[in-house]
Amino acid sequence: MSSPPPPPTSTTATTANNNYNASCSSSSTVLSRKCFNSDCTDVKSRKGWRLRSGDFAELCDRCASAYEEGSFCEAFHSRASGWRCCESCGKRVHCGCIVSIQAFTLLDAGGIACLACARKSFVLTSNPAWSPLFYHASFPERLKDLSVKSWSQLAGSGPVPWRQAPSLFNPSATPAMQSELQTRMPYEVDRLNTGETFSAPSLEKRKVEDFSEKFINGNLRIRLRDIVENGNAGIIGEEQSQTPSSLMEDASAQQFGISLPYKSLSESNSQIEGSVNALQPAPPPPFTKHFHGSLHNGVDSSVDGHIRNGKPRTDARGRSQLLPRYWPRFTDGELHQISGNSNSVIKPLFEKMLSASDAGRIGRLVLPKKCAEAYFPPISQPEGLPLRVQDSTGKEWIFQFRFWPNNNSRMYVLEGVTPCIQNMQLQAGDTVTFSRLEPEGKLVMGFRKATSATPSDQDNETSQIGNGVFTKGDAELDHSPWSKVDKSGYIAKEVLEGKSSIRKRKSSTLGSKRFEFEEYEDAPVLGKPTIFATDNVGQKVQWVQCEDCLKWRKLPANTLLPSKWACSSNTWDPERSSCSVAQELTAEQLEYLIPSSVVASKRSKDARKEIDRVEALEGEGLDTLANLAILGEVKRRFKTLMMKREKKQSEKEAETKQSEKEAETSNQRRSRRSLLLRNCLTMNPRPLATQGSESGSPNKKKTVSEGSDDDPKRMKSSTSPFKGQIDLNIQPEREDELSPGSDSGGGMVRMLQDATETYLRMQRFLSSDGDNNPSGNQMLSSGGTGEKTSDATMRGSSHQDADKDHPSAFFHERIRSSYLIDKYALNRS
DNA sequence: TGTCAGCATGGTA
DNA sequence: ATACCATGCTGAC
Repeated sequence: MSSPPPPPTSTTATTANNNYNASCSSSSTVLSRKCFNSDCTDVKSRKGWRLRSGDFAELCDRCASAYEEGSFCEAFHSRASGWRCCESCGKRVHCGCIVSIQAFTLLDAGGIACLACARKSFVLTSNPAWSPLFYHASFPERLKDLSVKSWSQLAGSGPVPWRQAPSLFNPSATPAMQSELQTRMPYEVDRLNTGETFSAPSLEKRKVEDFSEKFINGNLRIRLRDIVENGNAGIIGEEQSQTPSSLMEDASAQQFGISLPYKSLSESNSQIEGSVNALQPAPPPPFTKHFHGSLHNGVDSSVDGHIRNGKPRTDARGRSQLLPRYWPRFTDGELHQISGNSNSVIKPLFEKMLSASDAGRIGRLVLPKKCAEAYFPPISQPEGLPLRVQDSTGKEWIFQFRFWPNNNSRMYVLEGVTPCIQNMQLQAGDTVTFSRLEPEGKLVMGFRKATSATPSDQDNETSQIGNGVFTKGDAELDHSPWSKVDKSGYIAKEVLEGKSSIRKRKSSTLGSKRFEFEEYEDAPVLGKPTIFATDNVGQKVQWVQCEDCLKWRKLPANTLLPSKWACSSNTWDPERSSCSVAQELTAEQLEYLIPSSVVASKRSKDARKEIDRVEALEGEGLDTLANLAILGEVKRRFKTLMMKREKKQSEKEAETKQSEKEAETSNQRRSRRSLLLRNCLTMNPRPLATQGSESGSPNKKKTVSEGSDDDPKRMKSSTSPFKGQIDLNIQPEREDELSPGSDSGGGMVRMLQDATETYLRMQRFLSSDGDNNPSGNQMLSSGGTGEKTSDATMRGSSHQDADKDHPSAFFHERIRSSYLIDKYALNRS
């Protein structure tokens, strides 16, 4: 950067400084009331950007104003390094600090573009139909558009270097990720994590999937965190119109079964307010975001599918090829409520519309293979793993995540979902969503009622759940853009992809079931999202934002708009049919239009209602019943397996007698069985990092080959607290040791009883202990968020830790052992 | 006979 | 042609 930086504009801090870093570091512990800005001696009073620690830089009014106005860097960092010129307009942009980190975008050809220019180059050619997809209420306008455009280009128009977008999203990486992101593009990070290397052509080939993958894998997640917790996270508001996202949050909650009681919503919202206010208001319509399976690599991939297992667990391609119908479509509200805990980042994983089979009595939810492999723990055995999932009310469920061999592939299912689905009152056509709270690593299961698409149903839903911006009967409800925009956004995306996805989806995914049409029948297609409100004379109106100037114009509430709308189309108000005409609303009024505080208050109250409602519905007894149901299922399964095993064992014994005549062959078999059994018994406690390689190729032969009779480490690696109950010295030749009543632990039945008691005790403990998850594991663990296991290794402990921590996991450990014995017996026969 | 677990089949992308 | 996945089918209980 050759040009000298502009002079400071702040009257408070007249001396530019190079001590920003020092300022940052010293600020990590803000003990005084002094402004975060080390060059300022005023008293802090407002929140600024988000710090790596997760806190906020607390600034004095003036510094905060400078920050909000986007002049902070000019004021305080003018002599710092990192100033560059926009390749387009030449405007100086600071690219070297956390404050300005989102004020520019990196250009493919090198150099940077300020967001205004980037926006022009991207947005003006963008298909506005995309807007709903990523239009984040609290995204700075520029970023919203950029994200939209970048995404739409990539996802909808063939090969586009994805790099043009990621820079928009990586800057606000969470603390642990930021440094890495600042030095590596997400794609590189991704590749680092996956260990993959790609040539440029291969990169091109990956186009859509690649970007979506990056986009969702880490970056957007990061953004969401900032959005949720910070509101802007260092975004310099150059243009007008930012808005709190809270308006849509309520509404989204209406139709999305999310209301986590982690913390006071008002509290969390206050955080949003604190920084959202930093942005000039301009309420974008509430939209649904699409997390295209994606955003899964980048930094987060290290947390998710990579580091978690110590090595790449899933074919990145597989992850990136999630079908659009599984792309999670979360609204801000959904995300916010899921991540109600300020320390939690919600990472949308995927969603699935329930099929008749899924919602049926069988209790098996078929999981999309790619999703299962990408987001759930690796399983190498068909019986899979118990999976602990928290629902939208904070209640935890235990499902059996497993697969069936199918052709040469697998069919993944979640078993035991019936209680949960019934609890959520879901049916075929409804959608369940899976996301993950981080750093807790908890799996969170939400839902979206298909019937919310219809006004009447939506109304009912609103009434039922009892929260939201709009009250039941409110005329705006019928026009509430939340669900509709959600759906239209979904539709829009697929249309852009050149697929008649709506019909395809209906026919392919759901056949010709009635609910297929329920979901979309009332959804507007590609309509311009607007904000409905009542003006000062009590008339229903809607506010729409001009595509070109971004000014908000008031239109009659019943007006249907095309997806692209500009001031020139404002035939309802000719005086404001030009972009040159000032916006009718002041920023302040816009803020009032979406009064975050009111929303927060209301939301908090409504969230409380929802919690109360759920609690009233469930009662403590239902908790127990649910647990018992889960346990019952485990028992049943155990019983079945036991019976099978006994039968096969008897057959095997007969065979063994015969085979003993063949001494040489017999010895070989014993050796094999010994290997298998020891591997079975030691597989669970092994660190996932070890298991990861195994899970990556679920090949039983590999399991056998990995084992070794003379591998004492394998045996010693067992750390399960229940391990003591398992005779690790069991000799395969004496399989009766595992049979009921004859094993060294007093019999499988007794073990089952013991484990049942332990399980119930633990359930009681968990119930009384609130939501404490010592392992922070999303899998079946002792469950909760008590201790943060933010490091990926801990999260990566996955089901091994879970197994050892949970009695039902113990069941499965036993089951798995017996199952494998069965399998082996079958293989032998 | 009903339920369940697991596999097979066939439609769809 | 292939993989995915919804669901049908079958055997066991």
